[in-house]
Amino acid sequence: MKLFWLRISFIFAYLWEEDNANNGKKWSTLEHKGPFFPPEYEPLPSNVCFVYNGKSIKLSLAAEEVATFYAKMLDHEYTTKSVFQENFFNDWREEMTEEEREQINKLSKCDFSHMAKYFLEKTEEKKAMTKEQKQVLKEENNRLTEEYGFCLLDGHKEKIGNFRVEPPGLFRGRGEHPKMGKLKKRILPEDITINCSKDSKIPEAPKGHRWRKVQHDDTVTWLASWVENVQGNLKYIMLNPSSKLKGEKDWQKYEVARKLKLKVETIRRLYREDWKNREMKIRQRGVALYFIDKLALRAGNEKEEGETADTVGCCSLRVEHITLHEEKGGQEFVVEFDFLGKDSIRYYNEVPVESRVFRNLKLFMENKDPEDDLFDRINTIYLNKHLNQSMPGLTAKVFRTFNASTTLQDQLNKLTTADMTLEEKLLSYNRANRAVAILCNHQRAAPKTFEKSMQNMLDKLDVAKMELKEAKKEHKKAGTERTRKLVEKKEAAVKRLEEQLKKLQLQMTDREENKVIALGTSKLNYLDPRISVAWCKKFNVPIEKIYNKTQRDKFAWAIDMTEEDFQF
DNA sequence: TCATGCACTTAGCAGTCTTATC
DNA sequence: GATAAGACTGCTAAGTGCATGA
Repeated sequence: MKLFWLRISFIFAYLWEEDNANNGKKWSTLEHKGPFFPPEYEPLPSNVCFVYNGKSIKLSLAAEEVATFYAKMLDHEYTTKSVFQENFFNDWREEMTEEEREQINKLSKCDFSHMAKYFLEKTEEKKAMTKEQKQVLKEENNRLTEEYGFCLLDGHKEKIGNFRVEPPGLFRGRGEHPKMGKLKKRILPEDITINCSKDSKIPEAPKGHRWRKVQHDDTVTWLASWVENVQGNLKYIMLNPSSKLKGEKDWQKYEVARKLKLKVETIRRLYREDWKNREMKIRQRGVALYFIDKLALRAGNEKEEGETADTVGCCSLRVEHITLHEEKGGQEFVVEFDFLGKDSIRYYNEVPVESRVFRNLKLFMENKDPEDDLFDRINTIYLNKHLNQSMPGLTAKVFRTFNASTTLQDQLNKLTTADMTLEEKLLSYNRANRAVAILCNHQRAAPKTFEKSMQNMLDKLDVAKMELKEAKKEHKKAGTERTRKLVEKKEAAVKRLEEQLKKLQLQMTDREENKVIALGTSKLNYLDPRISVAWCKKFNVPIEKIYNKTQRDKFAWAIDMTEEDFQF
């Protein structure tokens, strides 16, 4: 297997260098069945009604379907937001008949509760299905996946990531999204572009329909696409991360980050020089790069105002997002960051910076309003062009990968020793992973049952402690009776309980530290898997303890090729 | 040079499946 | 076998960055 990857690695390195010469060709043959469509709308039974102003109304099919989208979300916080309500109501009215439109003109008079109750019952029914019924559904699902979930790429069967067309519904943006609640329309085959090879079996459109277009573009990796109506974005059917194509791309990403490791000191020297430059633009570039490097901030592309939630990255930071403190918490030159990043996740950080950076920031903020751009002379395109001159292939996002992987490697080296138990090693790993997640600001809502499950663990801990005490007492007693067998038994029990206790305590520590931090994102997207694989080999940790099945599939390339002495 | 479109990666959430515990 | 907790997975939104064309 190793030989296989070495060979692939050689071929791949070659292909990669030759990518341009190859005109960006991604495959030679591509065959698939096309996407799978969600089921047709199933009308509500006649006894389930929509009530308006106290009167029950039978809605037209189109209006009823959209009403059910809202009814299904009734217990969600979304539906309490006025933007959501307004967008939904406007779009809903567009689906209504003339007559319905005339009749229904205030959302506050609409009563969706009967519909909501009906769907709740449906969910309960589904839950209460027998094992056999559930098995039938599962098998049907497996059959679908078998039929639609794979494609043939260059003769190899590859798993598709998302083979289903997104069903219609209400758009749920993140944060204060101006388009939340808008109707995501049903996608028809007539909206879909199919991409496959010319000589392959062209997927058949569902009966009575035809594709918007069938194309044979071997420079892209997607199988099908359509334009979504809410934001006008393209959506794609693409390969699963376990596919060769995606794996190679992933590998390439980490190789670029490793290259940066060799160059980063030079780049740092250069941007520090920039802080002193006469030109404002160069100074801004230097400080922005410093933030991207030191804090692993995202690049911060420009966004169309009013079309999406108001979020920023480095280049799009505004004056209002930072506060300068000559002194804070006993430290000099502290920059306080407070802004919403990707997915409207808050980034808050107090960072001591070098005096020259501090002075520059003051300068950038002079005579500006809070809503003005902090770095008004630069943007991500300019920044990336500059970075590319320092190192081919280098862009702002590479710093995040580099920073994350370097942190994991350093932390693992620091935190693990060979004499640790498996549990201690795993805690070390999670701590290293956590350091990265904190750096990248990967947050999650604390699990809803967190407090309760923590209490359960505390109770368990108490029980374990008590049992241990009891066992020790027994042990002592047995010892005086000089019955060897009993002594041994009790000793074993004491040992077992002590181990259990220790395990439980470690688990709890891990859980508490992890409360609002999401480890998965960095693990999946930023940490070179070879670091983890090598660590597992070196410290005798089964790889299954670090990566689950999906992750092992995604990182198959790394698992096969990595030796225990690999360092990022 | 700039705007725009396209392709692809990164992201958190929520529903589902699995496992542990009684 | 039931139940609850936790892990996993799928979904789809929201980023990045490159290409293209005026």
